[in-house]
Amino acid sequence: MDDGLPASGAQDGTVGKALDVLDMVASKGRPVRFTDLLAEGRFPKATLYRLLQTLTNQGMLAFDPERQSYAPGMRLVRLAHSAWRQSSLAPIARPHVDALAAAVGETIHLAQLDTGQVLYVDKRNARQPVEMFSQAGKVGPAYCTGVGKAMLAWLEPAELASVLARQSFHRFTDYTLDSPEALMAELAAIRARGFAFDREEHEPGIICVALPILTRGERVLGALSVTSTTARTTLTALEALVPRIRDTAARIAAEAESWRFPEQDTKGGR
Amino acid sequence: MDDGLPASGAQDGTVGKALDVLDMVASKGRPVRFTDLLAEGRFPKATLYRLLQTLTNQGMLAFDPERQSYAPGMRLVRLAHSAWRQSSLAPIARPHVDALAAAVGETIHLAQLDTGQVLYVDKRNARQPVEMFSQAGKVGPAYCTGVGKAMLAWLEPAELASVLARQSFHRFTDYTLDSPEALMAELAAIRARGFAFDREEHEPGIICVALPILTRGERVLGALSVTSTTARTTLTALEALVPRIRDTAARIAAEAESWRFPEQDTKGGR
DNA sequence: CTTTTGGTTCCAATATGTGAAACTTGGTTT
DNA sequence: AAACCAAGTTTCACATATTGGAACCAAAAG
Repeated sequence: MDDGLPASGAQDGTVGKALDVLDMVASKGRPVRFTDLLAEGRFPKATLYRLLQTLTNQGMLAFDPERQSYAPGMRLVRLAHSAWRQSSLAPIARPHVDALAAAVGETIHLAQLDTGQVLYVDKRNARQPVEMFSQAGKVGPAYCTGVGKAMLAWLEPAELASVLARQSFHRFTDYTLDSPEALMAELAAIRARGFAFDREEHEPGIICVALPILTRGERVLGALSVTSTTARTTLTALEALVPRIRDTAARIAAEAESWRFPEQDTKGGR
Repeated sequence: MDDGLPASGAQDGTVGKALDVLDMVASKGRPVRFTDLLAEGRFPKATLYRLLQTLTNQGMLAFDPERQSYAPGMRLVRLAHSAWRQSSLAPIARPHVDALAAAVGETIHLAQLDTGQVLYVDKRNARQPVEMFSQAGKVGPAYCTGVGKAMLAWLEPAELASVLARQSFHRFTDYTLDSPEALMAELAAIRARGFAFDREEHEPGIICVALPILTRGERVLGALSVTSTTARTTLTALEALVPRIRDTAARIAAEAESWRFPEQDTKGGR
């Protein structure tokens, strides 16, 4: 529930501001009144008002006249459907994730990195039917989740630095790595080892193994994790699953590459 | 696969144009190159170029430098997650839909009306695991689906007129109602009967029963349908499920109302 | 009845967005 | 190679949309 997104950064033009407002509305997890947004102090009254109006009659926001409040609009859901299908790994990965889920019988997460945060794009629950969208689209911290660390570990130094700067290093549990230095050391270990653990760093009792999904050129596409609880299993037991997960990750990567770059073999560099 | 969204309508300011571009990119189901968009003729070169840049570095679009193409960006997925949780019926309806799915063992759809189109916000497959997001967020025609007609039938005249104007009346099958008049007659019948059928109007072999989800004041919140095939069942058999579906719809409506308007009883009118 | 709170509209100043045309860039053709 | 495209990028004078302080209005509170 703790969030704290550290502002978006540069804002280009009116469009940038409008999207900023959209984020403001979305990030409060509930319908917001005009005043709530105004109180944020990011925009003057009239400006905010106009932006809200524009977004509303574009369907990006929904205005509830009874409660006089704004909420993210359904047009976003429509657009996101396209985004998910086209830009995420999920559609490509699905069959492989299914197979993995069937094989290991534990909760699987498929994630990508977005703006320095972990974005879950697909999920399989242990036994019960999939939890849909309510899980896909969710974001989480990168520095204290298995998938997050797995991706960070293979980032290029420049990219890593920029991502690192965005981490809040909030101490969720006693095991949370709460400094860039601690994280850097951990990332080196992960890179050496080839996979990441989550040792109850985000939620007490929750542990996982995670592997990055890498292109042949070692560019990070996403990450895959198997999650369980300390009550049910141990890190050592989870580690036994690594080969299976690695295989799945490799298949996904291969397919993603051949799907996005139909032919490209003779070309050398990145 | 046939689509044909009849343009968005009024475009307010730069933001409107930017969102238009976003739609253009999203509506092609694949990565698009600059020229493809330019060919659409909606915007002059330089303008389109700038809009694309803005959207891209806002994360609303993703640019693939290798293929030189644009696709909807992951920021949309993040935003849509909020939208789905806050503005859709799905989170409220979930337990009820689950129960219904367990009871009837057929495919269930939960839909809402958006811009004159049916927007599926949740789905349960008959037995096999849910088909995820690839279904939630999908849009379909209103005039030839069970959920669509169920919602249209309870719309206020003014609203109905505006929705009607947006229908393409494409003839998907021999049974598709392909004129406003035919549809109006059908809607009257549906209103009288209390529920809607889909008699293979959208896809051959696919039939369903659908009921609207209405507030106490008969305002349309969404619709719920049970779908099957002519091979497996008949309309008459589906009709037997109506009481069960009606009950589910009522529960969802009740919860939606009490959730969105915590207390409000003495107030008279709409 | 006055005041406050929350929301909407005005309007002149100006920052922003516009788009025709000129310019690169990288790949073809002659 | 030189000449030629086509696709993508940048420029720049001009127009327009955006800005935000302040005035305004409505409904609730005092």
